[in-house]
Amino acid sequence: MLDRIGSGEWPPLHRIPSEHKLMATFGVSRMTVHTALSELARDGVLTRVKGLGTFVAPPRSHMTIVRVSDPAEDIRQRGAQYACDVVVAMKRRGSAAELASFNLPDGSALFHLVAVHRENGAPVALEDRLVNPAAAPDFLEQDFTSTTAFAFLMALSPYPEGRHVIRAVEATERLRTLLALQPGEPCLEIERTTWTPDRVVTVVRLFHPAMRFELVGAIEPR
Amino acid sequence: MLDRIGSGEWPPLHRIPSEHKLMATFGVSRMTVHTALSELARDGVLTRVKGLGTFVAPPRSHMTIVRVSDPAEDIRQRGAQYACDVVVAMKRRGSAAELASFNLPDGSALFHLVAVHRENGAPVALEDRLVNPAAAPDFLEQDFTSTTAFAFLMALSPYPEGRHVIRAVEATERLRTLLALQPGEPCLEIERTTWTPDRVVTVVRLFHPAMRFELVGAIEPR
DNA sequence: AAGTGGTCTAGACCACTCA
DNA sequence: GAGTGGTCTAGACCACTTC
Repeated sequence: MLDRIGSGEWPPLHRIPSEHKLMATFGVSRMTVHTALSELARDGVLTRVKGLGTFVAPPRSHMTIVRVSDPAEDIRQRGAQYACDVVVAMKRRGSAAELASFNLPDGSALFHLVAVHRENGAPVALEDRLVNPAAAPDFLEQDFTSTTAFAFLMALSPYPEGRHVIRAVEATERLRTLLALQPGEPCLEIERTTWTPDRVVTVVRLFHPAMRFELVGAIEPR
Repeated sequence: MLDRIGSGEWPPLHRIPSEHKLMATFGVSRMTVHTALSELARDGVLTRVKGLGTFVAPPRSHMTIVRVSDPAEDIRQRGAQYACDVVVAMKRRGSAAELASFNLPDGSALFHLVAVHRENGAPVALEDRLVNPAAAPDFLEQDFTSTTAFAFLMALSPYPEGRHVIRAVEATERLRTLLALQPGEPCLEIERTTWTPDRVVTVVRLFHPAMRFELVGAIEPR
């Protein structure tokens, strides 16, 4: 069936034969046809409507899937040496804007971590993280040079939902110093908010030196 | 089953009961159990190994899915006015590096398009695109102010595969001018290579002003 | 050899769409 | 009312893993 779509024999929006007809065409049972069609529909190649039929999906817009994981893991996987400097690790009162993103009342406290991740000594990421104390009460007792905040929080809330924003930012004086940036070198910023059904767990901003970092992803169906 | 995983009754890496046991537990047929488990495996919640068993997937690294579509569509969808200036549209001999990314022999010709996309008059993207003439012989005859190159190529090769690289870049003099950048403002660059089973179709680099553009995505299973 | 998941069959009932 | 896809059943054979 993929061949027929790829060859243009079944163009976008074309209605393909019904399950019963495909049974006869391919000489298999209806469950087999159905499973195959359902998988293609799940992959975004087909669109199925009960009572109506199965259609070749319209040309999809590109989706890129970017994996964002633990900086420490990434670095070690590349066979490089990982190190981490903790710049700030404290409990403090959140600003109004910060608390709004956690849906917490005014005056609540947040944990604040700032850390620099290094690959073979060179800084590759500045992590600026806020954590909801309710989600990880003993967050500050961790030794972040051995376990990253990412790994610690993932162990507590293994299946979070969340949202990313990726943008380019001009380097501030602080970023220039902490990330050892070249003059004029900007940063790639990834802001990530993660939550469980109960609460917002953490809001983290990762700043990466433009010249030493890029996000790679595949274009995928869907 | 999702409840049991979410509640921690089945922690990450836990081996869950076999299909036969789940048949009995839930009082359904094996096909039903199998379909449910396969779907969860496809969603990245479970890992299945033939002959071994079914396991709760380890905490997943975050995957962000970023939709990258036609700049014109995005802008119109926001209710803004779209316009496009074509800066360069020509056929020329490709450099060695360019031809290498197309897997074309030395000396081959490529189409080269440079265009500025505007939202309500303000430039939001500089498109620098190379196109394989074999994939779109009449590319240069298009009126890119009415149909974007993206839309045109998607119509010719509706189901491409591809690869993205996202990075932050310092603005060059040319970018500063064409995108009307603020002094010191960097760009977010999205480089996208798309191919069909036959050939590399196009390599495009989109430069976005840092202050007027960000990529938003959801953290998803898988 | 026993247990696992992968795949398939031939039939069934249902909810839905459209004429 | 005819045709569509959604879901389920009870059984089967296979390839693979582990003991």
